[in-house]
Amino acid sequence: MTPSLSIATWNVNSVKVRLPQLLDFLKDDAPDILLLQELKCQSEAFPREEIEMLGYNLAIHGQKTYNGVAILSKLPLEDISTILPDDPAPDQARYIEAVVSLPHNQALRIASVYVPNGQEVGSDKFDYKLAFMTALHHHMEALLLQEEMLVIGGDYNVAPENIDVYDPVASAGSICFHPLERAAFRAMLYSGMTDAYRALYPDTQQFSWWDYRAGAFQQNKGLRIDHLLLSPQAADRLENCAVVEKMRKLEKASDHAPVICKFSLNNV
DNA sequence: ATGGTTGAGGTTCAA
Repeated sequence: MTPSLSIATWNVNSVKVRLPQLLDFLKDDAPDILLLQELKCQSEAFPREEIEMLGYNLAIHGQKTYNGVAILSKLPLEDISTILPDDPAPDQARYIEAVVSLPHNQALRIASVYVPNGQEVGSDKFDYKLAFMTALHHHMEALLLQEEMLVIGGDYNVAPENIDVYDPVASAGSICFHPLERAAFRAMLYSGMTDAYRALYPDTQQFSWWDYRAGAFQQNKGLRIDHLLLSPQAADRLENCAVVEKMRKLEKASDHAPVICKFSLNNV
């Protein structure tokens, strides 16, 4: 059997409300590592026991009401950090990083990120979003120098290209598709990160988020804003990637579906 | 009137 490792990312929009679905996802799809965003609870209130029962180690960075990120991993987590250098608002829980030890003394660095939504183009929150993306980009560049397997997954709140939005004409210049946001995302790719889904499927339109309002999901009016970005060492081992759309179809669904990818660990 | 919906925590804000 070929050794492999699966990594998923999911903005759950409240881990408490989504707990039954989260447990089902962990049982059915069994990712080795799951990156969560929008916990919307403090770290102490995170439902640790139910998830640990399924064999996961946890790294949690929560806060009251908003934001909150976590890493769930079947392999032990080391060097856990919630510091994003030059984070414009470090009081907001939007970043967590850890190191996973793989067989044969190899290391995998993993991070869960929740990029600010930005609310409205030109607003203070939009400037904050761009500043956060710049900080994330610079941190990626620093981590890339380590030349290790690196996976930074999360809700980037940016649809990179026309194919990633349901109506590129109507969406032109609007939040999550503004040229400045797309340029900030592209800068991460130019630095050497690979967009896992798009690398495997250059011409497939596949969204990861659909608005709760106006029957957007039923009409497939969505955006692809949840991404797994890979260092070259990780990209070389990428085997497949998919959006788990069934989770968006459920009653009381998150507005985001998980994105999952699989890596070969042959000859690591 | 930017409508429409969800979640947290309240009688509104963020997404």
